[in-house]
Amino acid sequence: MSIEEREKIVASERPKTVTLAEVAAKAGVSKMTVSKVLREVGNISEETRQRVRQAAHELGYLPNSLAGTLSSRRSRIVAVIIPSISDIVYAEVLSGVNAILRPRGFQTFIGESQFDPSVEADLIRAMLSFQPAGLLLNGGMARSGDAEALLARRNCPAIQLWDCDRHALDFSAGPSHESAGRLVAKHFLDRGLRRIAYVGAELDKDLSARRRHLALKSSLAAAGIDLVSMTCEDRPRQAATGRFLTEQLMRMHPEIDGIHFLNDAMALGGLSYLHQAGLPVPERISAVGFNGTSLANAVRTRLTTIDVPRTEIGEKAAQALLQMTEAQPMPDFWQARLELVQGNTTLAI
Amino acid sequence: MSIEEREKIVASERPKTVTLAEVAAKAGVSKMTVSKVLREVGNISEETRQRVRQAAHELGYLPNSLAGTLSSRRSRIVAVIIPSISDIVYAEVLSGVNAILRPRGFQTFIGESQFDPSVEADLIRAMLSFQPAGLLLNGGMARSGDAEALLARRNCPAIQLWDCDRHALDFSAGPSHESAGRLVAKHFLDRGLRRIAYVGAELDKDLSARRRHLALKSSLAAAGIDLVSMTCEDRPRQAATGRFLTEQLMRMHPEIDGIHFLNDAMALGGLSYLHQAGLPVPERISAVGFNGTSLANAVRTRLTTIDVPRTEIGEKAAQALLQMTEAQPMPDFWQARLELVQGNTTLAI
DNA sequence: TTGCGCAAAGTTATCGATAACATAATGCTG
DNA sequence: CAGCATTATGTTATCGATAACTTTGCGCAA
Repeated sequence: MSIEEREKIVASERPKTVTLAEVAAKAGVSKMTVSKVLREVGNISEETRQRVRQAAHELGYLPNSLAGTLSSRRSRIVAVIIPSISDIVYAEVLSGVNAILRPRGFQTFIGESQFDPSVEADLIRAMLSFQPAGLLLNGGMARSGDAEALLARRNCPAIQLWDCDRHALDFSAGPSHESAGRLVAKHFLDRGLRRIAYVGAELDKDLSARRRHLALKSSLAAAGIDLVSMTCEDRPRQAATGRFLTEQLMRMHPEIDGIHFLNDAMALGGLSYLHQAGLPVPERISAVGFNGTSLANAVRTRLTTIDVPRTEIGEKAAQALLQMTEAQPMPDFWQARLELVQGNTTLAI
Repeated sequence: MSIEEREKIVASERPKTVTLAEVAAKAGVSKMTVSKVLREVGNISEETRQRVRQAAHELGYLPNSLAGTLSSRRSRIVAVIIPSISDIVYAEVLSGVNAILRPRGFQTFIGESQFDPSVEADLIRAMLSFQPAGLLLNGGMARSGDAEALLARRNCPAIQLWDCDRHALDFSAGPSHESAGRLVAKHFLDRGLRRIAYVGAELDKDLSARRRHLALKSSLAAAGIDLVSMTCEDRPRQAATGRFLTEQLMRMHPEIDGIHFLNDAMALGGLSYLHQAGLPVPERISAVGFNGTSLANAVRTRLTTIDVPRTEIGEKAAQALLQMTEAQPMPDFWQARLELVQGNTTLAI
């Protein structure tokens, strides 16, 4: 591009936009005919179609979707709000959503709530103002009163992602975090471990993680075991925090022989401390993560973890949305199957 | 929410939308007055403001941004197209973009091109049809003719992300991939390594990675060293591919004593093979990744890598966009500084 | 020939807001 | 108290499309 062209564009002397009316004038027909040809609806003669397409192409016509949506009252925008884009877990759910929606001509609006209910409410408001065809929300967070009020007034389907324990909205797609907690408890108990700890962060915000934690705790309690919990609310759910909390944990409770971490990243942080402290894994102490991210397979470590089909969750949610849009009958939820993947951080039995 | 309410919403007997006109009627003023009050422009008496706000609140008024944008011709949508959402690298750039744009009332449209120029062109078309205030594109890909044509007709600023070597569009924010390649070459040479290899994938699509590769190759050539390249184009740029290619590499070229990987994930895969094959790192063979993702710090491994300030790239790009929107004078690009982070996969000197 | 049915186009109203201009009420100056 | 700026509000046209209906023309059966 030449400097002059760039200047022109930057200086907002932009190429003027071509409208339907101009295409119509060029093709010698009415706006409506052009609209019908380009949307491929109605009866238009082959000859006219050709002329219109030719004119549209020559002018470089690009439809204005805002006008189209406003007028037809049918939107192809889908709003998605996740806690964090750069957390691979939610990003993969998002990829699944996109994989289904994009090929059908839908655009996704992405919002990042940072696990903050008031940010989430703001995002819901902003997104609803674009009249989306649907709203996908993360299920694992508390919802503010504002958000509830907005949702009550919505006029599109809303779907809950990531959590299937508590059905809310029109559909839920995700795992049962309670059963995840139970799976881990069973895994530890099967291996004869009885000094179990949980390491996590930001549990005040992440209801799904809290549910896993509680299920683990109560499953162990049923076996007469008291879960030791080492959590904090003001540090991120990342490796460094896992390392820090594990160090604290082992200082205060050196007898611990099994740890469940909030996620794989924290588990790797914890393992890094255990390795440095000379505590052999899994002989002396076992570790279990959550998510089954690519992190789980490190250089020498294959973390025992619970694999969650993240992309599939996104796909199912998107498919459900499409079905609701077509007013098809459908169930209330889709429960993702969980799989405990045996690595080398717990004993194989 | 009661079952009846849910039924009502699902069955598309949705709560009717409240418009400006209804708020105006309720407050006993004209639409225009309501519009001015809610946008906080013009001179409206305090008393009227109160009445209008009260009415809007009671009716649960939510503006229709589509109508607003169409009418004012000023959009608050920013379109972003990245190769992959679930690749943490681009996701973090995106987070940076959002961090700047969201607080200023902009919404981001996200597209995933999968490194495919024709998908990218489709996305550009779809996004431009929403009359965005700006367009952010990944710089490290080939661009199709269609895409070029669309970009030439755009009437918003367009910014290139992630690559600063070749200036295109109105602004570029990213690192110089050439200097990254040179940095790695120097790192190897400083350590007396002379049997160097490169391991990567999908180089046909990723121009930035290609540029790093070429810079490494030519820097080494200048020192009289011939770079061995082990790449493939049909496997993903992930750990498993890194492992596979490293195995091939070491079979064909057992003399290799230093490997640069396309990214950190592939490096970890390669390290996992080297460890299994009993080749000590860094004594026998050195490894350098690229990106400086959290992956780089594994349990026992701290990967030597080049840290790229990903979030900052997104922030700078978004700031540049805002400046262009306000027609402020500005430079053509922002070059991200790169830092080679010494880990324990190359010798410290 | 009448008139019905269908294909192929066009007309009008509308979607929900904002820009730009117009008007009415108020205050202040000389 | 005229004259004019200022404040407060309303009117009209418009953004770029689509829905719903109307019109025109033609073929063909009764």
